Amino acid sequence: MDQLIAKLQRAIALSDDDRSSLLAIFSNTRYFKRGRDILREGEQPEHVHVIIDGWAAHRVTLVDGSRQTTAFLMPGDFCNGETTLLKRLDHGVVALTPVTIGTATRERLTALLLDRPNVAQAFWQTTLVDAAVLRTWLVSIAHRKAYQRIAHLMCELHTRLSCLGLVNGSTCAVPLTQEQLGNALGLTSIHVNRMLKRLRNEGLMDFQKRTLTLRNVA
Amino acid sequence: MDQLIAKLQRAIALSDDDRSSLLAIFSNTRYFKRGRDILREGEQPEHVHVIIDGWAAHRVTLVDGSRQTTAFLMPGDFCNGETTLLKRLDHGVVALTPVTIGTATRERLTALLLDRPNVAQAFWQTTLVDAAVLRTWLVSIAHRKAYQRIAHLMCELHTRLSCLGLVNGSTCAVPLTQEQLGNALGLTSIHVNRMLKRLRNEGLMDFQKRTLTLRNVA
DNA sequence: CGTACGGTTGAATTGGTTCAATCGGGGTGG
DNA sequence: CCACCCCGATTGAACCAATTCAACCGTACG
Repeated sequence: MDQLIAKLQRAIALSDDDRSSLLAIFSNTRYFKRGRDILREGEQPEHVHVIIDGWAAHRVTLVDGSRQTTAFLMPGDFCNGETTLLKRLDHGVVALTPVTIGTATRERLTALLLDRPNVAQAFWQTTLVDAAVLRTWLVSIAHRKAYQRIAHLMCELHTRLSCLGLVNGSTCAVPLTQEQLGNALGLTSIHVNRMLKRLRNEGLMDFQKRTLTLRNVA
Repeated sequence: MDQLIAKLQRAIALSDDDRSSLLAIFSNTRYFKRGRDILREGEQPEHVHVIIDGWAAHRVTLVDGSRQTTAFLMPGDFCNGETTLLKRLDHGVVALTPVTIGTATRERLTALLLDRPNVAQAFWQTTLVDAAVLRTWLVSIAHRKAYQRIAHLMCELHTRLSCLGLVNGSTCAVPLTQEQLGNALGLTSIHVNRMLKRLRNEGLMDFQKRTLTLRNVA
């Protein structure tokens, strides 16, 4: 929850009251094992979820069974902030690691947002930032070659983790398999592997055993 | 403007007051020739723009000079709704046809949104819908082959135009060059050309002289 | 009348996938 | 405690989709 509050405050100042009512609303927590569905595509969830601990991902499943990840979620991110307004989910949410989430009912959250316009603004802002990130992904997938696409994503993750204080020097924990990276980048895990090897050989970054080390910010 | 109001009302009911204050705020109009920049990347616009007539596109320019289109804008769409909150544009907006836009100052719009929470909700909703469309683009580019990607985009455009009442049977005007399609789809105009030809030969759709005809909804 | 832009076509090249096989480590059950 | 298994990482070779380069056509427009 601290992560969420910190993120909102980076957008807009919040009063003590704002903070405590957010904490109150999201007081319920749930736990998911790695690989479990937190929310399923097409669902109409009664609750809004925030990641407290662990990683999750937005993913869309195609008719042919292949999966596309459209966002990585870290502590402080909403699983389904949009369902405050939109009823139906166009994507599922899966736990990539063991995950703890805070939940709030739609009604209570909506009431809070109507009651406290600056919190509502901060919420809106987070969805706009998410949309901006989505745009960078789109650009990356459409126009960059695999090699630079991977480098770009790794830099993004590094930056986000550093905002959360989860970076140790140039090293951070990135609990993703090569297959999950591939799902996000629109590549085969095999090709991801080859490109990671190349990045390693060229001394730019090292990603092994779920640990990422940037050797050069390019 | 009618298009915008209609779109907002599809989300949430608006009162006569809501409608007239929207009209009042966006009363200023501007005109742009085809190919002109409506907004440039990195700008901090003082106004918020709505398309009244014509088509425009969100586009991002990469270091290597290539361009990626991240959204097509039609009457009723915001060029930069997000700048109500975010100061800086992460993308430019270009006129794809001659375009008429309505403009409102950030201050007046912000005041309106604080004053009328249901208008604010409707606004938020439109950004969420835009984000959902962005997700479908991402999925399309990452996982579909050029052939189906083009078909998918054409169907999307057809659907959106039909919401605006701009479809005539299965035919509609789509004022895009093959190059612009390529920019949106992450393909070469040459390849777009070949795939359009194939779609035509297989009798699925016909796109020529900026006119799109769907022969089969697949 | 010439020019410029968008569309069309062909041939060579390349980035990425597919299929297939192997390897290593961590967890589980006997 | 060991054998086994499963998942993720790794590597090679054949194959395919899309790009690149290059040339040519039609037409709208100054």
